Amino acid sequence: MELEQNIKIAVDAIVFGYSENSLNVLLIKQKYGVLKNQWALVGGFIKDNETIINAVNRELKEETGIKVNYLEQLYTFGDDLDRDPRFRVISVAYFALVNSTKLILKADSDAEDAKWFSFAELPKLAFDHDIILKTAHQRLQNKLTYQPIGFDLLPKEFLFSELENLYCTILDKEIDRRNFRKKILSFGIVEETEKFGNKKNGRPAKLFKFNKLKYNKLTKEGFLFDINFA
Amino acid sequence: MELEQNIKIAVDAIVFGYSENSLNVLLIKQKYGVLKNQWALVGGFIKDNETIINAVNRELKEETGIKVNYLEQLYTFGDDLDRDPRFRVISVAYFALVNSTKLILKADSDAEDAKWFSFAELPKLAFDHDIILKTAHQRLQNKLTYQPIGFDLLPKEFLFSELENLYCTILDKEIDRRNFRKKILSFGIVEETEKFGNKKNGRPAKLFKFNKLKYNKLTKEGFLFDINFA
DNA sequence: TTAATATGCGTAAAGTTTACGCAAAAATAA
DNA sequence: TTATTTTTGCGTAAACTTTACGCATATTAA
Repeated sequence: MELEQNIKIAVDAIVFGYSENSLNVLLIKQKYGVLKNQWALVGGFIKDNETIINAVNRELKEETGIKVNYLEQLYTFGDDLDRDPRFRVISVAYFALVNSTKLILKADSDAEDAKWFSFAELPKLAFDHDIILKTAHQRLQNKLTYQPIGFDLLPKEFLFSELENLYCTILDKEIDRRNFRKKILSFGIVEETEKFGNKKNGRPAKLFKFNKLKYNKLTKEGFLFDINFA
Repeated sequence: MELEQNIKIAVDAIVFGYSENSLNVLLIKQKYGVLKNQWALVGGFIKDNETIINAVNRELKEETGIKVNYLEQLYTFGDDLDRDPRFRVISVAYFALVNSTKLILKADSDAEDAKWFSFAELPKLAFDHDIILKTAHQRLQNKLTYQPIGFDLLPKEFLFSELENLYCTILDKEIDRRNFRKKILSFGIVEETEKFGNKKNGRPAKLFKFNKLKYNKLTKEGFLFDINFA
């Protein structure tokens, strides 16, 4: 088989974070090169001898220094035939969740700048990154309703009201607090701690934690987390 | 940015068909080349100036001559670093449904042979194609429960019992005929025709057809087809 | 002390799923 | 012809889930 292919293959990571009722996205701005001064997703070209996921983890480490909580392949984008003038690029996009946007981002290097943006107020993005982000957001919304990935966006211990607000914010939907609590507790994947959160006023609330062991057990049994509510 | 990347990018298509209570998969056997005498998925390398989906459609046409009813991206496989001795290959897999396995496959060419196999009795496959097929089968099972793609595996007009059998076969699950019919009819996406199917014995059954217009309308409204049943 | 705010428990009505009974229409066998 | 078998198609009651919402409790602010 003759093969003179001139396509390069890259990875991009959509990193979501959540803090103070806001869904955030991690973007970088390159100081040199094709992307100079444009905000873009974390990403880069795959090396000949690394797996795709290793390329994503390497780029995340190199460009931002963060450690993600959840990572899955999203979609492969390759319809934009001339995004780069030198050659065609096909990009495998990954979808990542981190449990704090307070994580120390790699100190501004000479090469680039990393920053959290609210999903509601994104800057103009390089290439087709706006489309990729929209796809990632839809996946996040869908996945949230049948897999408890919301916990990967929260600290180890959290208030029920924080979890509830996360669902409200991401799904852009009103939720009945009492029914939400009942349903989440019925899965048996969160448990109370002895500690209390320090809210300004109102009755103090217990901190809860996610029970990953129980979650893995239920998942293996094929249990479905149908998280729908009014 | 320096870039000396030596990875080639390919597409593979998992084509599912259904006939006589059997889920089938379309495979090809190449007579020459790296794949000589091994059964493999339809696929090939992407050309520099075609979109990924165009590459899939071109390969389907060239290698089998069939026209598919449904096509969506499945996953990008790229962890097998030395599947081809000449260079690394990353493959974007697509998932396809056709409404008849009686479609005329491209006449055995000098280069290859195309054939339908029952999903239950697959031959040994080239590369990591067994893993890809397993992933595709899981996607088919999942998708069947929340999107009415079963119709894309049946002829334009079908018996309710055929639809029911399709669900039983693919989901590998008992279904209560009466509850199944009630639920599918409640969506309003199938309608009776005046015609009857010709079964050997028993009460003759009406032929039904899928109402795509109604389906598109409901889909736009965000309606969910929750096809679960006992 | 009173008002405001947020937590946490409970319960009834509405809706959905499950389980299953049975009549009708045809082919086949007796 | 008549009974038997097969498959279709309609209906209904019990079990379960979701929705809607009332209200006591624990704290801070005024």
